[in-house]
Amino acid sequence: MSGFTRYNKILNLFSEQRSSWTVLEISDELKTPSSTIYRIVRELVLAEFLESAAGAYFRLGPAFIKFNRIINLSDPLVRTGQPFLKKLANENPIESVNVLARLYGNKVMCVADYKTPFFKNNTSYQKGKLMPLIYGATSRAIIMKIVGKNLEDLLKQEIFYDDNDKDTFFKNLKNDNKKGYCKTEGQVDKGLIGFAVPINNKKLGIEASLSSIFNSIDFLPEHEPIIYANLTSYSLLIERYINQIFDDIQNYHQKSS
Amino acid sequence: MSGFTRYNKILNLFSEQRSSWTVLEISDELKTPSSTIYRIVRELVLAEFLESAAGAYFRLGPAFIKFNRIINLSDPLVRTGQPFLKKLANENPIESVNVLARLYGNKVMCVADYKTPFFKNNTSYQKGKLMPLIYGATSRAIIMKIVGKNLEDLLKQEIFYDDNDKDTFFKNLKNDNKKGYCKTEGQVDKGLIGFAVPINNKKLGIEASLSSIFNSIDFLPEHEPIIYANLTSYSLLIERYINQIFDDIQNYHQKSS
DNA sequence: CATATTTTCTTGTATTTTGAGAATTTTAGT
DNA sequence: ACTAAAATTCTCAAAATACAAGAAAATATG
Repeated sequence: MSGFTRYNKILNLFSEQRSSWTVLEISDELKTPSSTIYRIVRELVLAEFLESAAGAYFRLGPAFIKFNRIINLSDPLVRTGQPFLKKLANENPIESVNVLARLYGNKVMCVADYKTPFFKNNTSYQKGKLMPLIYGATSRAIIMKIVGKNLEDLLKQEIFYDDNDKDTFFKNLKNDNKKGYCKTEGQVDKGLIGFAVPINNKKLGIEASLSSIFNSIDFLPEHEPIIYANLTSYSLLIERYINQIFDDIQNYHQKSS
Repeated sequence: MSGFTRYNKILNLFSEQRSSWTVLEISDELKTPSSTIYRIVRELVLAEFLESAAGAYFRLGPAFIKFNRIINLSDPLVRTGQPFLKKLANENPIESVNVLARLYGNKVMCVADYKTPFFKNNTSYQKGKLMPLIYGATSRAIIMKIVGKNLEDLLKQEIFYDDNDKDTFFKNLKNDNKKGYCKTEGQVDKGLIGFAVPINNKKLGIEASLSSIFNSIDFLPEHEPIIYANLTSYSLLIERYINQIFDDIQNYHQKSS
């Protein structure tokens, strides 16, 4: 264990399910002497990446809140897309969850969301949550724009039920890519139906998607054209604004140099 | 530069004002050879603490969004206090921003906020933002519960205008502590008036405050009793719930061992 | 106040990091 | 597609530091 890994391994122990650890527990889990863990944890506490809680327990520290805020204020995707989510939600014909998601390693992560006030279900799509790569429209709208070796690398670790399953997946991917949007039902959460379109910006390295998720019960076939029209127009808007931001950044850097 | 410091120094360059850096810029800023920075940045990118953006620039990565979410779901203060902020806001007689803040090193950080829909001003109080230690009711409600050497250490780096200024500060602190709440006007943002009460839990190591901030124009003296009543009752509620969580954690750990 | 637990400290040794420059890859302009 | 510039990775020996084991100190607990 060397370099950043030694810090990252410890930080990654902290999860939704288990948000506090003692040094001894960490030491057990990572099979590393406790004197070493004490030293590393002390460093992380000093940098506010961890903080000590009651009874020798440690939990994630406020540095993450601070940096998260900076991302919200400056990340071009979040900054641009966030304000449009509410508008999109209001134009949808039924109650919805609306999500901006992007590629994160070989998972998909929601980076902004807006739920209409009376949406009944709890979706898995919440800001910061990692989602599976091969299920759900949100994810598929992202990967359908990736091709060749990049796609291969990305899917390398995914396990399909059988070859037939795999073929179907790739066929759907191709079809959706032709159509320009995705629709899936119940792949991530039972009782929910999702629609998604891709958002891309090659220069800024953005591989993302915009999606609206509904309760299957509320959904009627006649809603579909409106949903697609909304998603498509907002995704174009967001892409255009992101380009704008890119130009601004360029200008800024040119001026300052 | 050794240990976690070398990573932290780089991460801390990324700010609201300047959210993307090239390796060469970092190398200049930290007076460290670029080959070294390249290696460190590569590690941080691998761990998703940074990500590469357009034109050789790097920005903060999605790891912060992920960990921030875990904190939101598990931090006892955020988890407990968040839902009460909206209720508090609705019971206030005028439009308000309501804030949960806590000590973060020798600054104060807002960890949760709720603004009523028609509040006009933009407060400095946003989730994740670091606030000055000696200005504003929000901060004072926190430090007024800290005593002796701890207080000294905390204020060591603060610079007062003159001795008179310093005396006034400590006198106010003492007074507020007696009353159990703070009120300041225009110390952080012009045109805003803030009220705050402390929230503490020694066992969980929580030193925090709950505050309501209003536009001075909206505020009338007869609102004051209601504001204090609300703040006081909600702070007690939050403290009680946090205690509850503490017991739950205790039980959980006892069961699993 | 005594005991158990948590945390820091000490040490020689093993491992990792470092930085300068060369080598390679990527990018952007023609 | 070619070329020049820029960005990134690689190499290696010297320097720095992280490591583990246990002792010592500090802190919590009953």
